[in-house]
Amino acid sequence: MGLNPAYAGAYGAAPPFSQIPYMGGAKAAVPEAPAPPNSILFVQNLPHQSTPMMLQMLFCQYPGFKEVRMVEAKPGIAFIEYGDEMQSTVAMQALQGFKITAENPMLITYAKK
DNA sequence: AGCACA
Repeated sequence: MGLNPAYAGAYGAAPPFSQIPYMGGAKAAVPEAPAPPNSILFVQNLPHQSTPMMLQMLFCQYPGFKEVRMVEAKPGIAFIEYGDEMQSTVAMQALQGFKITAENPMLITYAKK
């Protein structure tokens, strides 16, 4: 009565759920809408030495610019506020991936909360 | 990777 591998799948030896590729990792619908539009932009991948001044120089060129807020607690991210979401969208598209330095292309999304 | 102001 040795262990016959043939019984392994038939009884208790099923693989953990985490290894079963059920849906191949399907998520919610529409990957084209990563974040809901917002008049405030969330900017990340900034060099840690960047200042609100630098961001203002860049973003104030686009219509509707209101203000820039940096998050001191988490270096490398910042918020850019615009008058409305149409204007913030234009600015986001325009400056998306803008290289502040060679290693720091800006990653811009709509702000979360 | 991160999400702050009012």
